[in-house]
Amino acid sequence: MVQYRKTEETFAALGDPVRMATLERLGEGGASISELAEPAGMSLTGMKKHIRILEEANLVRTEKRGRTRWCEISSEGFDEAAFWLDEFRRRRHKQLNRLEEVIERKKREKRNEK
Amino acid sequence: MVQYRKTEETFAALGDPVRMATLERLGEGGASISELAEPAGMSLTGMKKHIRILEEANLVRTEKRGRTRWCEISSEGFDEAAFWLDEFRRRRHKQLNRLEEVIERKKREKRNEK
DNA sequence: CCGATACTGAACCATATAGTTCAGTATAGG
DNA sequence: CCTATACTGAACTATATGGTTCAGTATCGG
Repeated sequence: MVQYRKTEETFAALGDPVRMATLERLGEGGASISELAEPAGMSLTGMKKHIRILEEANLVRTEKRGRTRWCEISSEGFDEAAFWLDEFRRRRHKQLNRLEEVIERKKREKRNEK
Repeated sequence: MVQYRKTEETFAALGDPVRMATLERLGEGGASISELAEPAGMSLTGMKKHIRILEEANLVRTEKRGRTRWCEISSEGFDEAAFWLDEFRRRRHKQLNRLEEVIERKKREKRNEK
């Protein structure tokens, strides 16, 4: 599954403290690489790498404006990740309900045996 | 935030192909370590490590039954991750609406100037 | 045009991660 | 009790990751 591979990449991108904090910051509004690097106590180059990863995970969208690169949240990645989680939880609940039914049936059968 | 650190760990646990596949498998029902290791083409020890990571992320719960360790899905981690994503998306939509309002106001002001 | 600013890419380094093998330990079954 | 099974832990290896510095390139402001 192509979609599957993508979601895994998105989760991996989310699973880092610097990137998660950066996303929270970008949630407040767009920013340049320098503006993101400074509060993270990190070099420009370092932050650039994180942004690249977030971009490939569709969590951030960027564009060059003059000599600064403008970064902002992209919903896509968030939507994909949320979708996968919701699907998983939905399937699980269905599974659990089916299990419960089976148990109920067994109980009824046991009663009838007596 | 303690909760925050936890969620990041959960995303990191999800962000691996073997672990994601293992979760999908466990979604079908519980399994032993060997049963999980085999289809992943991996040693017992290797799978054990993944299970440990999934366990610490509250995505899997395990218990020892005789000489086999039984693994099954734990909803907690999934719930936490989904909660964080939903919160983030909710905040973002609110932010976008506020932005839209500001733009609308500017437009009105411009019209009044003419 | 000049200097400062903002990024970019390459090269490098240290540590973390994903996997292995090997040598146990504990339980299941005869 | 004996053997096979199922796991566990320690030690090790190779590669990926997160960070750096340094040497560009491109744009901004005067």
